[in-house]
Amino acid sequence: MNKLLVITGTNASGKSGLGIELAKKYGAEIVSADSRQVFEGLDLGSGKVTPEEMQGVRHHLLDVAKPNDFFSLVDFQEQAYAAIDDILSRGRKAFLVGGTGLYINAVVDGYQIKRETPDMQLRAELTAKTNEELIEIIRQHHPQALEKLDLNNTQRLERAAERAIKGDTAERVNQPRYETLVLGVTWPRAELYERIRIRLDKRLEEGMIDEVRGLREQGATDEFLYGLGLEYRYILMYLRGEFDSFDAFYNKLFMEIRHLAKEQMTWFRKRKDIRWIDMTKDAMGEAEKLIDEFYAG
RNA sequence: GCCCAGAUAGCUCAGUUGGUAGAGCAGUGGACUGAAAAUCCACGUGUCACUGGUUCGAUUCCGGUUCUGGGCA
Repeated sequence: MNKLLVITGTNASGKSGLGIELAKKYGAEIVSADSRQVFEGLDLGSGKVTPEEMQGVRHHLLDVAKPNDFFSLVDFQEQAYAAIDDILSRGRKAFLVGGTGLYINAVVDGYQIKRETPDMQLRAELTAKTNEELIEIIRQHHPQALEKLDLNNTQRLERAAERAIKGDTAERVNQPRYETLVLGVTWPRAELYERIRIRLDKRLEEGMIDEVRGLREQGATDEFLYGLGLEYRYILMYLRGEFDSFDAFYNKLFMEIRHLAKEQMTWFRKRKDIRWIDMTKDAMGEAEKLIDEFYAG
């Protein structure tokens, strides 16, 4: 089976930089696994690496969608598979690097997802319904689905109702496509939070607020930006004057980014195959040891 | 200096007609298979500022002290 190296971790963990260093050393190309960096123009706010930072290492799955586009897990999986297969067919190594847990799992575990063009008309209808109505729809079409559903989670109910109506009731069986080594980059929490703060300050200085202002001017809708969350959501709100002060905005955003890191850790803890790399120690050396072993085997 | 209002969980505050107290936020843990940076769930004991008094019993009532606001000089 073809081999795929995965490097994951929370935001501000330094995984991108480590990935680039390792890619240079092993002659690899990087496939990004980040749900926001797929969008063109979301640069500072998404923490996307700059062309200079890439140091000549080829990156895939960055800027493959435009603001306001609907980009989903299936799009990601399909394009990631294509990019990885292309890299491997050229005799190079592929490194999947990113912090979006669901995207990582979809590729590493090989989610089998029923492909179907999203029915936006149906989705709009479902969005207008209450949770109770959605539950009733699911009950009529596929009652078993209710067993593992969170009945308070409107987004999940909408998707479940959509699947139920479309008759997509099959159990999901994973089918991994690659042999993988998953590296997880880790920091003591206090140190990570400090890195997040420093990185936030740096990006604000570099013009992150102007980036959002520019996206709006170029037609990115407020709905789109709000739905992205974090930097885009709170800068949008700041620009609309919805915060009492810059400090209130800053503190809220900083807090929400910390929440993301926490949720990412929750996501990663579940993956028992992650080999953790302590970033306060010799991360490069540790990673190289594991990678050498992986590709030798 | 005098008057008034506060002093309760890390923060903002509610409350106990006297039987030692609870929300939001923070924090921590969790869920997640076509929005995932989204969306959702769970977890709240703290000298109720200090000190006397009244009382079977005070964080709650009364006095004093300290501190913080505001007002008057």
